[in-house]
Amino acid sequence: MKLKNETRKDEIIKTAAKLFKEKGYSAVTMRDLATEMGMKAASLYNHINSKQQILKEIIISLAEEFTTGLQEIQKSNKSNIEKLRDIVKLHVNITSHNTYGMASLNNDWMHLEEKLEYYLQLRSNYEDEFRNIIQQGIKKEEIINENIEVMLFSILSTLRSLYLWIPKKEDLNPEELSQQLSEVLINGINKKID
Amino acid sequence: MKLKNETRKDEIIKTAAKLFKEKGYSAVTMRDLATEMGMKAASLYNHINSKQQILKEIIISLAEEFTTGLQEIQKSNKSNIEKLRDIVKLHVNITSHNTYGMASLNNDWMHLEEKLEYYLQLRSNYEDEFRNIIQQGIKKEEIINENIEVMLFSILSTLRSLYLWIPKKEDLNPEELSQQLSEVLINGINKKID
DNA sequence: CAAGCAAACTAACAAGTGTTAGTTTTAAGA
DNA sequence: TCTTAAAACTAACACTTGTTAGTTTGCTTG
Repeated sequence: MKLKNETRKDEIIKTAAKLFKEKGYSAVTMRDLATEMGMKAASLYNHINSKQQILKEIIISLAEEFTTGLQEIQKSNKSNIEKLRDIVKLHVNITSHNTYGMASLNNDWMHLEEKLEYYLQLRSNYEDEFRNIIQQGIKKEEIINENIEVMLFSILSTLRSLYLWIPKKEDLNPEELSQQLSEVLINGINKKID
Repeated sequence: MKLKNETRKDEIIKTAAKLFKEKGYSAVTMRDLATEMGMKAASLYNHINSKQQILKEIIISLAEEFTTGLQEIQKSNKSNIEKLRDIVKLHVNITSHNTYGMASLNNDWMHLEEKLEYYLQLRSNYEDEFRNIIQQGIKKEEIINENIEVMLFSILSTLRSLYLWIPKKEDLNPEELSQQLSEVLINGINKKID
């Protein structure tokens, strides 16, 4: 019964993500989405259960991708600075192949209903693990002993905003971008006199 | 005719900004806003012309504040690194006294109607001036000769996300925050071995 | 060709939207 | 106390919202 290819549903979700990025979840109507899909609003319901479900699928799958990605990084026994570089790569990679979805993750999570609490849990755990890496880095004297929250906020804000910039800089491939971004985030922009 | 104190209108705009931050412009109804103000929706129209006008006033005044702030910084003959520190201060200060409005500026600008083009112009000019400072900094050998767009993006993303973090870190006053943030953005988090 | 079924359609719904018109309340100044 | 104007109210509007029910279309398989 549920063994079909589901490609039509996927198309709808992808198209929805694109529209959500442009106008936000609340401003996109099922009729907007249907028009973009070349069909009538009621027909969407042959493939999806509700508007809410679309949002949920977009956001939760991405949030879980980040969670498992970070767990993977945590497992390794690289230095903490190396782990940070891997986190940058994780964000660049996930964002590169789903810039639309990342907009919803960042801006429309508050419109999740049943899954809101779960999302907030994932997010909070992610930040805790991230904070841990910085903390360990300070302890091991790889990272400067400054305000952890400021460092966490600064790096994470940049990574969370990637969805806004990656589409505009298509000349930069994910490899290069990760490399250069890590450099800037870790070493700053200041020219040291040496 | 227009010489009154306008405090009621200001209250409405402030309350609207708060709600817009929580749910986004589109998801906030005039009835939500009225309830929060302790009145009926129709009564709001004794003070404002439309929902759209509220958004416009929130966003445009902030955008202009940034524009004039940056122009002021540009006028000085400080080093480019010092100018960057001033930009950080500018963002921290404006965001500190209007975190709600900053959410709209970042997330709801696309719902501006007549003023959309003007907003985009201000924003684009701001980015150009910011880019110029980095460019000059590279030329004068104050800033590393790396990808300008990556540095611009990285710093600006952090500054634009401040509205999300400042309310959660009330223990950090604007002075301290600006100082520490500048340090991290300019010098990175890497512990140099010296 | 016939049957079956996924996926489109039309029509309609109940609820909610921004906003207007017209009326009543409130409070300050004469 | 009376007047006046600001600011609240009630009622209603035309339109849009997400979603459901029931029907038709068109492909795939026997």
